[in-house]
Amino acid sequence: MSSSEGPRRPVGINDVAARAGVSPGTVSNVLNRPERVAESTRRRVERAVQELDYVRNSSGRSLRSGRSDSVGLLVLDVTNPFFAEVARGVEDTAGEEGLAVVLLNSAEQAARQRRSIRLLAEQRAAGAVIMPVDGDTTDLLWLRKQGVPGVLLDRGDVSAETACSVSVDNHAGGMAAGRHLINLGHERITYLSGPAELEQCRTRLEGLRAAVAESGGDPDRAVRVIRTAQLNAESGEKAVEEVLAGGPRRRPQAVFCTNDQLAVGVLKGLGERGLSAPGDLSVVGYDDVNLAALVHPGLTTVAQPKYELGRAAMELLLSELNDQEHHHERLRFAPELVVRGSTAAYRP
Amino acid sequence: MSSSEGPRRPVGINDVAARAGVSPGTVSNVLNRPERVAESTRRRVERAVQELDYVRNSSGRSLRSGRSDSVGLLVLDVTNPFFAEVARGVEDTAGEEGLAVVLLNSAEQAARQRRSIRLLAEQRAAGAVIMPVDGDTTDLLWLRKQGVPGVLLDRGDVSAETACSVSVDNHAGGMAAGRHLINLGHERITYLSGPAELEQCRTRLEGLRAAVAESGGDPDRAVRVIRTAQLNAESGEKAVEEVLAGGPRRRPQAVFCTNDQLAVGVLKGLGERGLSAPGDLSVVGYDDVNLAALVHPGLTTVAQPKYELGRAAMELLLSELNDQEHHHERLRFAPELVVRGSTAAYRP
DNA sequence: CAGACCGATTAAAACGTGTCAATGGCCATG
DNA sequence: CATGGCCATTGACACGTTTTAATCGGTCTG
Repeated sequence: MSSSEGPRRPVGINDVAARAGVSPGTVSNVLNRPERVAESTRRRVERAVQELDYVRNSSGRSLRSGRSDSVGLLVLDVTNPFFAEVARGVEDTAGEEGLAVVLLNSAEQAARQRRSIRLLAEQRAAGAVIMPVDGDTTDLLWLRKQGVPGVLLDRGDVSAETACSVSVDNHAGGMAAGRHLINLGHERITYLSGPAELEQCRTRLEGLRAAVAESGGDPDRAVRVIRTAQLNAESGEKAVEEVLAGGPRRRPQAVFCTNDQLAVGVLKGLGERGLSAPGDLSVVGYDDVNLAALVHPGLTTVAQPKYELGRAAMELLLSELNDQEHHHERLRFAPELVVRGSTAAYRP
Repeated sequence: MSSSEGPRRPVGINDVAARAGVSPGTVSNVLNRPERVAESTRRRVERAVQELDYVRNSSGRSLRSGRSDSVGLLVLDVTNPFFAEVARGVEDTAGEEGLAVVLLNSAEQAARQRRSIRLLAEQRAAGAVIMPVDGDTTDLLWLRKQGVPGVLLDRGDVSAETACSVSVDNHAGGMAAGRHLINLGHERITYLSGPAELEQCRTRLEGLRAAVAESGGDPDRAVRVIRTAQLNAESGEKAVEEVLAGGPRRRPQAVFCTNDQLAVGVLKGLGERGLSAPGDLSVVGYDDVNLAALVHPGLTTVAQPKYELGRAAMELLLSELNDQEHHHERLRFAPELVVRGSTAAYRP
């Protein structure tokens, strides 16, 4: 078609208007409210659009409207399959509404989170789904003051006056894991936790302790806590040393990990020392990522509805964007224990 | 500070200028070329910026400049850990340059790829890193015609006249896996491939066949190919049935999978049938994702420098954006065989 | 002392779009 | 035929920023 060489200047709505013999305003109408324009002119404009290969400029659009058509998704770690699955849910839902998703990665660092939030403000993002690094909601509030509403993900402890939130009941999850282990006869349980700042780590522990108390045990005696710096398999593998410290007699009968990655690391670490689950030790994870079903033995774990979590968060955000009457909502899913091969009854 | 209620209208560069008693142009200069403005006024402006909590509007910015400060990253599958690792490399590098990364997901569908590319054009993205669904480069060329340069990832077969590209030598990778298996004495090898459109699948197979030929074998006899619809563990698990078809005597001695996920699925499928690697069958994967080291037995696989791949792609893109003199470059990394427990010598 | 020059600042014009009040043409009604 | 009303279209402006050329006050030079 166009045989002209070199980078020509981009074609705008005015060029289309000229070509179709109408005013720019009409072209805009064809693009945004086609019903307002007569059929014949509409076709003429559409043809001009095709011939010139016009693509609209979203800078101009959002400058005029004060709002862009992309939403932010701020996650703690792109490489964690849990977040990837959540992202898929968010993305699918946003896509159905014609919104683009900007994926930002805080890598669990408050400074990076702050940078990302500032970026969203500069972009005048339509909204954001945020998994915060810590309990501090000032960043979120600031963003909202700038006109960008946010939905919290995986943070059940935030008041509904602040924002919508979607989470899974971590207390119930911890309890489910605890009950399972107790029913199997385990009395000394080690809880392998990630960084203490993460609410998930703390609440799941409380659930575990509640399960112990419920069965008449003393949480302070029965549950020992070990912290790792990060939530990945490597950290879990390293932690095995500490888990086993104290020798075979004082060794725990079960390990409950706050995350599947950690749990898989533990399985590996055990193997390296000639031990294995569930023979020497029962192991429970959390999340039910793909991986959990694939390792040997299959990992008993607390499943979270990951994809639905992302979808629900985005739907809440959409409701806040579209409905004139909006009340913040606190949505909470129920986790589900999935029993596989890594846990078994205690044999003294 | 500000105790005013309700959503106030956003503060712009003009408000800052008024507050500081200067013209908007000066504020812009303070923000973008501070050296041009006198120290005293600069401080005055900076103070006004702080007091008003001004955040700049990137729509206005990029409307004026014709270019936004975000780059696109189009991947085939967000949930695949290989891509997640690549994304991390891209994001880190872009972040150092102050560029935001818009992550888009084609889910291996040409239609979604097209939509995403259109979106990047509308945003007037500064550039893009693209992992194309198929060999068709028209989308890429169209995007470039719209003024958005793109770097191809994982597509070594594209001419350097079209665009920069970064890839890992798939032929060499296939060959490394092939040689390894041949050295172990395996003579009947099944290649478990993903969709035929993906160049990676085809080229790795060629490498495998080359290794067979090199050792004096006949590729057509020694290598059998099975295709799966997707590149995930589930597909691999399902494919086991077909892999084993023909009974114990005609069963392959080794399976080379185009992807670790597939390989892990195969391991699982074998287990379900009472078989295991490497006792009954050797299994080799590709990518060396985290998972590969964590399953039992550890997966022998062809490692790719994932993070570096992302980083290099972004650096190439940056060079194209910043250097006035730019020549397209074809960067190719070397893969590396990682031997773990899933392969062993053939015992008849 | 006149003129040139310099650095700091400003005024104004653009970028591409959406919206809204105003315009024009047309038909139906009185 | 005159009037009113309706619909399709238009013209002009606003959004927030960057940039260029112009302006201003002041200092140096001949």
